[in-house]
Amino acid sequence: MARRVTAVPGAGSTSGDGAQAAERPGPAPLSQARRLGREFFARDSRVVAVELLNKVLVHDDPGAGLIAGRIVEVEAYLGADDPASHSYRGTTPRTQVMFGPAGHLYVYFSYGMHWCANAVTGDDGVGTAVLVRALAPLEGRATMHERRPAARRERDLCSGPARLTQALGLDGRHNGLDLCAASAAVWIADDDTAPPARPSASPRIGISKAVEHSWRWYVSGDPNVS
DNA sequence: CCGCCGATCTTT
DNA sequence: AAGATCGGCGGG
Repeated sequence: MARRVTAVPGAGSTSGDGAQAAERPGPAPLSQARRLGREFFARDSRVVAVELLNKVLVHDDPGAGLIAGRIVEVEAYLGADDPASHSYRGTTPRTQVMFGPAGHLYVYFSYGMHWCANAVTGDDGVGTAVLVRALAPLEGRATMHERRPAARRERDLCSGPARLTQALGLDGRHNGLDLCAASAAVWIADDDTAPPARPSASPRIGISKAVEHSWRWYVSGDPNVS
């Protein structure tokens, strides 16, 4: 049977499973995980994408508490040379954040009803980012289920770019947020879980241009991959 | 499990 | 007119 990781003090109405593991290998508790710094993001989006696998996306949601999931699927987007990227045609009101400094959150409105979240990467002014496409739920499952009544199984909570923003409570208010600022309510944490040694790759999902590039990566076998 | 399609609105 | 999507529905 699957063992849950419930480790965060403070907020909340987590369901009590009284078991307390004395010693076990595996990820450090979320309370000890380190917020990724600017230098992590300020590299080629394809490198950052792969290294984001198995990191933890966290939202310290006012009112709802900590909600978090392990990143299991990502896509890299480039700039002027990537026709599938929002930044392909240069700076616009929508893509302004993408062209800003690395380590900020680019949240865009999709298909008239969904929000999707990216981490801005690379050098300032280049317009590259990594789309987070799926998470393995780690913390705040009860809140995730409340926010996503359509998800009947746990693997439907965060298995898609717009599903995970719903589950974590991310939307346009978070566009431009600095993931690296110590005071920011959203961050990406390293809990000492390494990226997969051999991540799977494929073309990006839902695009019709630049389909020749395999710039989607995921943790093979993870049930939360979209 | 898979494919189809409508929702809904921003951007081109 | 298309889009970095999702969920409901029908069929296998």
